[in-house]
Amino acid sequence: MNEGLLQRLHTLVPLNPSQEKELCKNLHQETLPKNTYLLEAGGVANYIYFVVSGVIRSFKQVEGKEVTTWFSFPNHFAVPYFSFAYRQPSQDSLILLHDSQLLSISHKTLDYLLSRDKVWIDINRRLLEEYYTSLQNRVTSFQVQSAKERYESILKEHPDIEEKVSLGHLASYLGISQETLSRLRARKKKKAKI
Amino acid sequence: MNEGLLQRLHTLVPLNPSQEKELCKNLHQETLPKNTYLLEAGGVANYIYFVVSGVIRSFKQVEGKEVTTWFSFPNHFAVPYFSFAYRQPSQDSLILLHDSQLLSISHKTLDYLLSRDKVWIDINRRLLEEYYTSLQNRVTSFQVQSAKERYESILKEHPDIEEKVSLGHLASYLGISQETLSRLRARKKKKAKI
DNA sequence: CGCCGAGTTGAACTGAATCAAGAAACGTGG
DNA sequence: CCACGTTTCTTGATTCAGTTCAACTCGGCG
Repeated sequence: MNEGLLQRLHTLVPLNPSQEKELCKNLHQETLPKNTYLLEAGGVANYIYFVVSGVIRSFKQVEGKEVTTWFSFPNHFAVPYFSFAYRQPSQDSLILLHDSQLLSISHKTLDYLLSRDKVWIDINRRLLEEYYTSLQNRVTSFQVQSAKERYESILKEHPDIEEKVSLGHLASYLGISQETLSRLRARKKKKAKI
Repeated sequence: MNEGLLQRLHTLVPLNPSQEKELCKNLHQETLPKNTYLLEAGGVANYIYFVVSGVIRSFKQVEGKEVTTWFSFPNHFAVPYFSFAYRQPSQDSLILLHDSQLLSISHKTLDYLLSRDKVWIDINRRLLEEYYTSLQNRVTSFQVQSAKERYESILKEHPDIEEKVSLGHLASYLGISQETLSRLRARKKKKAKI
């Protein structure tokens, strides 16, 4: 159950067995149904979530419309980072797109871990670095790529995204209309047949 | 000379006079001509820059073309954050768009300050938070706004950007073609006359 | 003077949005 | 298990925003 998480952390920073044990002792495991809100905009994020199975969607309201800001797939985290770290109201809401198994760690618990072992500080940093970098890449993708290219890039990264995420949510993440994404998808299928 | 910087820092975290003195003692002041490279892509960022006057442009190469990632105007910082903090090669280059007065602080010096007073850690965090948030807003702007709206937003934030930044650089920052930006600008002027 | 980079403008084209209608998939209650 | 409404997806027709290509202007500078 915790293996995915430990593996993921190892890609960031090496952990010794006692650190792993310490972490696992403090993890909270939960299985929640589709459409559960993990956080509502305006509230303060009290947990970091690690997705074992399922998908988390992060979104916010802009000009009355929902805009998808992020998807968290298995073996990745969902962290409204600054709300969690600095106890501020979150812009984003988090909701489950499927029944999901999650590991979570509360702000209080993480504080405790941070005070006992500096390795958690490093992990924290590395995670922040990863998300910062992917935000930068996302900006660049809007600067230089067309809708079609952005769509193809995300398919490359997450070949199974179509089955997990609805058309409308993906379109809003990519910054294009639902109809355009549907047509891109159709063209893609046609090409595949030839 | 250092007032702008101190004011800016006060918006992040309150500083007492001795902290201010400590900082000023360690600042390096320099006046550099237009087109000076502060950092070339692939190198490690050794300095944080604070712009007193002038403009810094950050850009990277994507598919053979230059893409502008950031402008740093007076009273703001230019920090290739992760390159500076974790001593990694930078994706971005930094170049001066005008003769500029800069304040800089080296990685070594900042380490020294950090070790002596926790307030610099807080400032560091708050800065990171600001840049992270503005990156998020930038992504959202691409998701929901048209070229025209993005152009108007940046004009609102930096009314004098047209005089400081060339058309091509601004267009690449906004993710639109130079011709389109020129037309937007022309339409805007016409409207202003009526 | 003539060149060069930066900006403008026009015309044709194209990618993507919008509007509108219908098809498919899905959940819920009878 | 089917009938229903609801949401999700597809498809077409039209419009529009933005790109591309190309020619031209303007100001600065050797």
